[in-house]
Amino acid sequence: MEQATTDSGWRGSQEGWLEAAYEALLESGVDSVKILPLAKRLNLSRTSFYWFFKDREELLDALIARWRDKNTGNLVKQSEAYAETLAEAMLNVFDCWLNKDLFDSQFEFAVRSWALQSPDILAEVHAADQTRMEALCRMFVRFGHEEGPADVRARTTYLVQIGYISMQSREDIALRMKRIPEYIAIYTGEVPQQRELDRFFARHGYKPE
Amino acid sequence: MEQATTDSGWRGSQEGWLEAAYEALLESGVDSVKILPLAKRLNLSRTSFYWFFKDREELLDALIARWRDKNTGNLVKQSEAYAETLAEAMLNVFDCWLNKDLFDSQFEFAVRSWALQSPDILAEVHAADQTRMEALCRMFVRFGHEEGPADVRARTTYLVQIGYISMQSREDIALRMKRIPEYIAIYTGEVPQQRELDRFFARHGYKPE
DNA sequence: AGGAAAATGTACACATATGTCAATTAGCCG
DNA sequence: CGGCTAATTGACATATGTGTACATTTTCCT
Repeated sequence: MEQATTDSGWRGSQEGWLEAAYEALLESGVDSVKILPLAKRLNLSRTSFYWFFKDREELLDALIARWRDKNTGNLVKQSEAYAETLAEAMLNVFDCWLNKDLFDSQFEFAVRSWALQSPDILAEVHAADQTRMEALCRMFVRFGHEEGPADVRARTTYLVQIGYISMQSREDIALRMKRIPEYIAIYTGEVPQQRELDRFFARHGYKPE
Repeated sequence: MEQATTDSGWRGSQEGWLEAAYEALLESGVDSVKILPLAKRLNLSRTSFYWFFKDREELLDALIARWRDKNTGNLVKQSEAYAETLAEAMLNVFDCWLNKDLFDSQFEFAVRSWALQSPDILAEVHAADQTRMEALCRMFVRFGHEEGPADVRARTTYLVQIGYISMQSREDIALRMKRIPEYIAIYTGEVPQQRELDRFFARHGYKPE
């Protein structure tokens, strides 16, 4: 039978190796996702890996599946969430950039870097970009923008974030929060209302001084 | 004496190896910059490499120096170029995004990916980001923006481009050109004049239909 | 307790990479 | 041409990675 996911007293598991691979990917890129180092990290014999995965490639496939299932889905969902105004809708999208459960930036960057050396991964990334930007574009259209400008605004919104991710800079939350209203204004062309901002800050546990 | 750069009848040279390394980096990332494959590409014995470079690290250092000397310098220069209006100044910056001699996007992406696995490179990248964004910020201030908004606009301008680079998408020139006015409007908050756009299009050899 | 399945480990074969060294070859100049 | 030096090479030593075959241990279930 196909084995339940229950952790049976064994040390290793498919999930365990995958998790270790995920960590290695985020820390140092796909080329560091090597079985030997992972085995060391897990304190397991290298060859035990082959009980759970056919080979390294299968592990990498699992890694990509994980990324695909997480980042794109939530972004699309947030862009479609209920909102009264465009500014509020944009704040819903911004939830992604501040909540690791919704969008994993480091994972995102690691995968994009990986795409540099693998056409298959590059195709995956392009598909994801397409899907996400289309969702954002629909959001702008929903609030009355013309198709053309909506597209450019969607791109701006998305690209700034991808760019930010690519900077790999960890700027502190307070600073990011302070910039939020400005970003919203630039992206949407409308100034967010105070109560919208308050609601946003609140759900991210941030109190403006 | 320190040897002239002149190519003496020999097959290899420091520049030759560096160029091959550059190509490999752009095509498949730093992990593919290996001496053995480069030797094959150059049809040289692997060990001949060590006549020109102490070791692989020295080659990688040379690669980074190349990047540092090119991309940041030109971006700063363009942001400081003469312009009557902010829109025109922004178009000067946009020259970088359309002219490979001014800014090498693929190189940029490859280096950023590299930063994932090397703290030294990450520091280089962060320093470059800082320098570039400061230059852009000064540009906005020069045209009357307050420090705060100027900073956010500078970031937006820069981050969109870094994001675009990270998408690794080759969209056709015509489409990019068509979007330019919208981008300028969003970034600067002012609509570019037709003659400014015409001048821009002209110097990039583009004729709107 | 005992046997089957699940998980781990050991040994081997192989591939690819780095760097050192001594020997060799190619170009150039007197 | 001879000789000097710049450039090139092959042989060696070593490191790290992959994957297979087979033996061994551990856990679960009856």
